[in-house]
Amino acid sequence: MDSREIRHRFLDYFRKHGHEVVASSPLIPKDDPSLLFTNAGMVQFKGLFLGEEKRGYARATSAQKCVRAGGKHNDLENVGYTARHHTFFEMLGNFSFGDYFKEEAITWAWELLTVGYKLPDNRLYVSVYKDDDEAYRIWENTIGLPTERIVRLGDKDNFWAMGDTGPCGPCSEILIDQGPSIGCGRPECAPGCDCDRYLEIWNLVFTQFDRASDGKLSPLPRPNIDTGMGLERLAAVVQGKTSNYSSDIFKHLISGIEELSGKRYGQDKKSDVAFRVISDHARATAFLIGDGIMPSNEGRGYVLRRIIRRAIRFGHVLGLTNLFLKPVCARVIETMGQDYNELIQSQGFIEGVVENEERRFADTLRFSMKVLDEEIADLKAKGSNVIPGEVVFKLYDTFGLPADIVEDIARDEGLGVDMDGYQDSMSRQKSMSQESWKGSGEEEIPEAYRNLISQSVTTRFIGYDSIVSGARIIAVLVDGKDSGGAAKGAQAEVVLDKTPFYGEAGGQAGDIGVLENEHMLFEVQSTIRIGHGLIIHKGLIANGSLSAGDEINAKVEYSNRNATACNHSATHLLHKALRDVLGDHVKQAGSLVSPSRLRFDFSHFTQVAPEKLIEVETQVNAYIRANMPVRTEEMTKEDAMKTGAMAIFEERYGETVRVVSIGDGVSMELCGGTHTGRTGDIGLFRIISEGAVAANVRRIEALTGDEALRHDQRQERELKLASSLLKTSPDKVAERIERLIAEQKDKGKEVESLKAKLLSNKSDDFLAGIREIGGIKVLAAEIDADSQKELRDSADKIKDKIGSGVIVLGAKKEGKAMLICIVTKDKVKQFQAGKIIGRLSEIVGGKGGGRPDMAQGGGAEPEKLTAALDEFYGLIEKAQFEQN
RNA sequence: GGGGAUGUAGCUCAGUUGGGAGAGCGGUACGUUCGCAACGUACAGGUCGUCGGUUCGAUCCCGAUCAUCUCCA
Repeated sequence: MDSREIRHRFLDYFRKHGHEVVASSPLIPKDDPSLLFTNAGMVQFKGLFLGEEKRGYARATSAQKCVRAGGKHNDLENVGYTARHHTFFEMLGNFSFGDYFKEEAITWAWELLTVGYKLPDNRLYVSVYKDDDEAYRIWENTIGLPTERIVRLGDKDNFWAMGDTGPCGPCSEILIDQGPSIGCGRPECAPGCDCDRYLEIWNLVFTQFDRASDGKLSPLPRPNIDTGMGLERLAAVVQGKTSNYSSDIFKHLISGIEELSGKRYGQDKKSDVAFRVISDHARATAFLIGDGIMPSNEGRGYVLRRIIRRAIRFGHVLGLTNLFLKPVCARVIETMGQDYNELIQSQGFIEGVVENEERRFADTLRFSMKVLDEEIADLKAKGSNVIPGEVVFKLYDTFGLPADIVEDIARDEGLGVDMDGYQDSMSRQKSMSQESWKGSGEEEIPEAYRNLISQSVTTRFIGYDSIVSGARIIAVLVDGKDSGGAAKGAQAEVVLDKTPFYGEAGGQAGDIGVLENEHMLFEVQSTIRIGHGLIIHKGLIANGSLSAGDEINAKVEYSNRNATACNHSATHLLHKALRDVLGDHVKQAGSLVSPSRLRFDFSHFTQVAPEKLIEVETQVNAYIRANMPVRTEEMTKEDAMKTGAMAIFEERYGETVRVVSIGDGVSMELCGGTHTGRTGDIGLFRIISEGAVAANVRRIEALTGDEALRHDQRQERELKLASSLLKTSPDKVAERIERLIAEQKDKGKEVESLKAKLLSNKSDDFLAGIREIGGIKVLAAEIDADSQKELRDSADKIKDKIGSGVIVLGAKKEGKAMLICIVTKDKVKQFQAGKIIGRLSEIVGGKGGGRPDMAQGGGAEPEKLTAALDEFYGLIEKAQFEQN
């Protein structure tokens, strides 16, 4: 029975028992920022277990793709060395949300294993929680399992909890005895032993308690069932293999690696590890990228990068040095694509990303190996034969060279490696990172608002349909305190029973406007949202006074709201156009919508080429001109998912969601913001910038409507101004400037050569001023020069003419004096330019220095330059005198 | 979120008590050659990431900033 059949049989079995077959959710958990990856079948049902969410079914079954790497369940370092560990795997499961309980769960599991998969029932064992007599009795009486094959285990093995508090309960595991030849071989070996002989294949969790923060357990009124069985493990067992990697799931992958490397699986222990690592990691890689995760240096992307790099490292063991992971991933897609269509859809993209990352890692290795070579050369020079832990750590930490590669190379060089020191440095870095984490707390909600929330006060938002409404004041806050009321001139925060004002949320800026009645006028400067349902109007009391209980009229400023709406609808169109042009991997990573502009962050792995950017802009404008209707609709979350609406971020549990759709399926997004009626209202869309915000995240800023038009007009005015200055037409400005730059460069060169000519003429004049002191030609002179470079060139010219001697030149510039001294090579034994310039610079109030044959200096007192130049002759004479 | 590294010619990179910006490859021209390859000669190509500070003077020291790499969380 192959793994596809096993998966199919599982889902089919539970469908027949009234379960809804639910598709696997993506590897990025949508509702759970605390979780790095989906790591179990129950993740997508968490809301149902917690009772926070309702769906149209009470029992479900799924084959869920999972990743365990990084975070709490970190299997990464074990993968390859065992028969069971994976970073990527599929979890088969059946779930009951307050419906059936232990009796059915156990009976069905047993029947499916023994009848459906024909596992020999005499080799099956079960474990139950030590206090769970109910489960024990079901196994013993209903199933008729001999008591010697039922074991009771403690909290560690058979009690399950989602977190420190919340739903939890005992569980029961079904194990299979693989025979004494497998595992530890100790006589006392029994179910619960860490070895592989009694292999756990299915875990049935009975969620029947709720744990309070004091640790007390109280029974849940409607207990749940949550089971999980790894497909890879089951396939191995059903197929009579003792390793997951020997099942049909990995066969095609491993044979692919055999073809690439020319080595055989099962011939050599060390290479076998590599075979397993590569085949496992290729699966994780393909699926993670397929779900929109990009290799990066933080968070989920960082875990992906580590997986890819680990695979590449193990590729080296097999002698695979370049671009082998891409074809292996292609095989993953080939074998899994029929069950996971997303792989096929983004095949090109997945392969591109893998290739990109393989190249990048090769670069990293090349560079870091060079650093390692230098370190080794240093060590050998010092006569040491151990690479210190700090060095190994630095290589890894800074240059990304993994420690095991360092070990390999050290071995070849006959050097030891201080791995303990390496671990020390590593743990130091870890504790440092953790320290720094503490500082960031959550945003405090002011006490006055917490009080309101606890009284379950909420503001009803009615601004989707109207922008003007009567309302009653519920609370007035001044300086964060509930004041009951306030008068003219006060900065206050006002809470209403209902409001047309949109509170800042989901990246959309809040509304502005006024609250008024015949007694007062309150200018709303910003509107924010606190907690789930409180809308706060912040502003200034311009006239009169207000207090809780007052009836007022709330008026949103239309032009501001409208401009924001245009930007928001345009954001949806931009999102769509980016996906059209760049591909489906584009996902929103953040968004800001204000009346003046919009900012959109999205996942993408390279710079967006200028012509692509134009294509995107053109596409958005085409959508605008199509003047499609923008509709909003409230529906259940489930229905929304069915329509294929794009869910963005900070999705909360809830019965209903709001779906904003544009045109006939052009764009559909879950969104709580305000939008225009038709796309044509946006008018014009212009992208004004594109750039990076983080690895693999790009940012586009754009304008719409009036702002876009004003922007264009401003640009045109500048261009016209420029063209009139250049005396040419706007479309020839660039050409004209190019020519001007070229001309200017030529002129610059001409000036240079003219100066040089002038200089050689002038230097003849200077030659007249040369004195001979003690048979040495010396010259001190002031010249016109704008820079040290000019001064130097002049001195060089003179040096060439006199052949041998000492020259000092000085110049004044912008209140400063510059000096240079050149001593020809044959005289450096007698005179050091550095010393001379040091002495002369002091006179002009500064310092100087340089090499023996050339030195520069200067000072802030140019009026003393002449005195300094005179001093030079004195210095030479004195030196001559001393030498004689 | 915290730490480390890098940014110099089209590419790969050198460049220390702060004092004339370099090499190799590539490019152009010329030469040797039947031709290719190869070699020789000459030349072009630089806001030393950006901005600020210290200094008589900054590729170099200090600060900020941007980009890239990398580790930890």
